[in-house]
Amino acid sequence: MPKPVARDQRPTIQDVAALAGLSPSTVSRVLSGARPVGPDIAERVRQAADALSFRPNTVARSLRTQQTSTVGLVIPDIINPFFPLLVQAVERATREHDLSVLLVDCGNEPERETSALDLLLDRRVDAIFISPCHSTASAPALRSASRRARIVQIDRVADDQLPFAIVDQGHGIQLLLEHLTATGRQHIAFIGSDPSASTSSLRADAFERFSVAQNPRQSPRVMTGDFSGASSASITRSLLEQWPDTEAIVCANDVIAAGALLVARERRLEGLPGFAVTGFDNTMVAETGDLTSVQQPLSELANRAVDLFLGVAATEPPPLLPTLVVRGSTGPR
Amino acid sequence: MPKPVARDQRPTIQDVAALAGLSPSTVSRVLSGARPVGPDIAERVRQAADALSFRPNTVARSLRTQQTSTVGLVIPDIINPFFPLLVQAVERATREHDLSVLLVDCGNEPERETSALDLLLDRRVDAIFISPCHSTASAPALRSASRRARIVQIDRVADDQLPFAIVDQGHGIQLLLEHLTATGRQHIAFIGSDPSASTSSLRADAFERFSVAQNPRQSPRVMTGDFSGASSASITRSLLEQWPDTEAIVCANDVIAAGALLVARERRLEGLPGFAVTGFDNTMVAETGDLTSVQQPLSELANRAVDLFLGVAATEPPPLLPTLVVRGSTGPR
DNA sequence: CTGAAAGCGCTAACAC
DNA sequence: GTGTTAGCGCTTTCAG
Repeated sequence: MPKPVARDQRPTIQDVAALAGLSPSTVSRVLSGARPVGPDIAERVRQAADALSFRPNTVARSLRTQQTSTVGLVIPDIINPFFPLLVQAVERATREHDLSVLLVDCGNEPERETSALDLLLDRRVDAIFISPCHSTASAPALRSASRRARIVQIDRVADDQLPFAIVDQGHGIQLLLEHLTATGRQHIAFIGSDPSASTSSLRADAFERFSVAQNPRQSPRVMTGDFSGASSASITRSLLEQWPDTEAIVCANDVIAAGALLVARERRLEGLPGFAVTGFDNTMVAETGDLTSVQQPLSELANRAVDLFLGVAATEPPPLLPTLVVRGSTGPR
Repeated sequence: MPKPVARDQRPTIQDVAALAGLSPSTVSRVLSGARPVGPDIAERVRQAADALSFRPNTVARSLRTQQTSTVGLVIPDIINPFFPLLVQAVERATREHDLSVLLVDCGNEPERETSALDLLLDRRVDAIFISPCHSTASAPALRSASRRARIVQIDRVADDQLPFAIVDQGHGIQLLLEHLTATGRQHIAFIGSDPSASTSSLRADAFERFSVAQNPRQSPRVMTGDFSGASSASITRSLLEQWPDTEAIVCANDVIAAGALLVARERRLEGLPGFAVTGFDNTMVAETGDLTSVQQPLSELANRAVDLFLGVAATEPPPLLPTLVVRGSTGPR
């Protein structure tokens, strides 16, 4: 257990007050700028404060003010390369409001997600930003946590009665399909990922919708894999066996796309010129793998989550729109 | 500013005590298991506690005990795909000791790193785990923070007088070179990354050392790029121009390797059979890019950091050894 | 504009 | 084994 490592005692606001010959309240007011204070007095306080190199104890402050200036961020899996991007965006957005981030990765397990919520509530975070790992299993815990702290769903949603900040997944798929047909691909297939993530199922739904709309005579070519790169390769192989005339594969995320691209590359040797593969999320994997992908507006997403928390944005505005990033994986050959 | 959203009042330990007809201290003792308590009494407390669905306020507890059960984790850049792996490992290791993680990403800027340390100290974290973004610029802030809290450097080090948990970078390079020569590559080049990260310079140094040892007549072929994928492609091109008979490129990380591999793939069309590229860190990028890479033992690394913090490991044990992960990028053609 | 005093919710001495 | 009391370090009424 974290034993209390004996460090040098740190000065308190009382010490500063004593040194400056003033009362603790005055010192507090100067340091937090809560109320007007005589300029000369303010100066004396500041002198004393940094003579002692005083730093306020935020734990005590939190107890008194009932605010921790902390948001909990619960994510499904930091290894999924989308989430580092989200974490970064949330970190930036919250930093601007002097909020810190307490991060919990639930490893895609709803039970751990539930205990993460409890943990964060016990720590009295001001808000919890959560990307629910499961579209149904996550809902009850969310609902109950929402009675104790402000909950904002970010990116994924499990309970549409609770606040959320999201990106229009369908629009992303639409951009991809338009790009692919504009570059001459007719027979387009889709490899989905675990549909228990709300974003995954929205992407799959959108594919079916737009696919039917663009090409009514062809029934949607859809397969579903799990998140690992290895599985996506084998799924790609069976997909190409089942529909050998496929000219493009839209994948539910960049990792799956990378696996598909590996297979496509093998096959190109056997004659599949102009074959295209697309990813989703525009992660580092898309960058390094030269994958066409869809970029979500993450700063805006994070800002919106913060606004929702602050009560600046009262109702849910329409979802944010993602953009297309074209790279070599959909280039002509 | 985070305004105090009015939520329902949460019960305190006093409420539980009142309901159970006992004193607050007794309740506290039962809930924290600090001291022996009559079994019947304990039961009464538990009943009352979950009748009110009481949850202890950890902020108050922290103020009283002077421990926050929190570690700060400061990383250079979460977009660098190595760091999500590190964050995950630290999260796991700390969770086992009921510690939470306050994450700060300093975006490779030493000044932000410094303010991150202040922030975490103000929050009275029990320890700070840090992967210093700069091998020299990070040192002073680290040193001064170490007077106020336990600092443990993890993965990278800026001040070798302060505790650190590290992996033997040189051994990783050695494994790669042995593998490459064993598979018949003679002329091997290296593309390094920003040497201000301690790990980067250690990898570069090791390359030069082992390269000279293995092939004394050939002077080391070394170039240095920055972290972006785009730059690594152009560096690879100039490298291949300068040393056209190069058969393998060892890269300081997976991202650079992915860029190099793209170029190698173009060139293969122009006749470079059996060309090999290797990465480092075995990130998602290596997985998706079919890159041979070096895997660092991250769980052990994180555990060691925790042990160092707890004082279980007093002195620095020898660095941990990484392992080789062979994939297609070094396969025969 | 400044000071005195109370109290956030918990735990740790100290009594009994 | 249990209760009483004080206090962690800060902010905030309330007086002046």
